[in-house]
Amino acid sequence: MDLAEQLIRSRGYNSFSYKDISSALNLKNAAIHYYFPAKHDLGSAIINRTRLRFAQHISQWKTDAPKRQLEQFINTYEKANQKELICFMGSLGPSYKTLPESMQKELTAASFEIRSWIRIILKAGLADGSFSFNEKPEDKSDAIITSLLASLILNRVTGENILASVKSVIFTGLQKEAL
Amino acid sequence: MDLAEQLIRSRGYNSFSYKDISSALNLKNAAIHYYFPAKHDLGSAIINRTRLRFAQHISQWKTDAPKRQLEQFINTYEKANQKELICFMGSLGPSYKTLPESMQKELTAASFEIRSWIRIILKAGLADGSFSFNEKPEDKSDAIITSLLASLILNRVTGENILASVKSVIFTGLQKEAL
DNA sequence: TTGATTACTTACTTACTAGTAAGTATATTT
DNA sequence: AAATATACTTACTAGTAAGTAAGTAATCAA
Repeated sequence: MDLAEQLIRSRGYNSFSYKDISSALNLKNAAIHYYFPAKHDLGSAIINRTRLRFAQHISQWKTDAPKRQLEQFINTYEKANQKELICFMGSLGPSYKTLPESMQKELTAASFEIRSWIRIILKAGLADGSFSFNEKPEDKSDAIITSLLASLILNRVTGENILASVKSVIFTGLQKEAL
Repeated sequence: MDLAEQLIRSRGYNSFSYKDISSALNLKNAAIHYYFPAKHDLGSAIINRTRLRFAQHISQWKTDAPKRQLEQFINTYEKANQKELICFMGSLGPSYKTLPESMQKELTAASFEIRSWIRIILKAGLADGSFSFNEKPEDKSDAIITSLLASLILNRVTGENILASVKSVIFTGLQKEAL
């Protein structure tokens, strides 16, 4: 599963095969089918494992200040970046239409989990005064998650550290007021 | 090429085949190879056509106010969204590592063309006072392009209009000052 | 000690992929 | 009228994909 996740997040769901995994583990492709009969079983397992990890993360961060929680969330993108991986949403999202229905539903569910968490963090920061912005938290959270998602993609394409730029704009944007 | 572009932007480069095109045109796959011997010839043609169209667009918009130019740029994303397509960068970027070298180089070149144009627009808006923000224009432009790119992806995954949220945050963010 | 379970391999099928070589009908040029 | 170029088709190859059925060796439980 670690290998499969790496392959999905570096090459894409439709661009890796069971042979990529089996040969890396010195096995035959049938050995992978033994654990994951169909490819979507493996794909679903990766999505749901990621959802679980996210749930565990936000649970661990729960008592931290909103800004600290957001920093830790962005830190997971920085770690992905160091490993030259994009996030699973950035990898699976563009090929959404090619995915089996089960994976589509799980991916959609994951997107709501992440988006609603960021919304909550932003609202908490507004409430305790640590964040200041005039946009609707619903809109702001989507602006943040989209810029993070695509920064990993553009890091690869441009060879520059887009994530660093995006990160600084995000935090500046949380300490502003309209003129 | 129109069909190929649509396929790339809806399913991804590695998830469409010459047969998808040939059968839609009532031809045999060899007929497509007649015009584009290898798949990367077709891929490159799509990228370079898009680069050319972008160059033509920004040339047409040249005399407009910065804000108007940005609006027109974002309008191209809204049109893509209506057609249920993501942008070519959002489609090809995640599978960057699987692309032939020629396509990688062209995609990277395209990314610089788009990013430097947005940077110029932001600087022009700062200069004439129509935009107001404290972030570095280099950072701000990357925050804008990433949020637009990923908004099309997340529109599909969530079924919500993420682009609308992102658009409003972008324009609010260009009329702000730090506290 | 037998029987069942686990973790595979062997060997295969079906389907699809990009790509090619050789042929053909039609239109265009000389 | 003959030669050539255009736009294909036919028929194929080689490679890869997901997936499966049947067999096997080793471990574990009764």
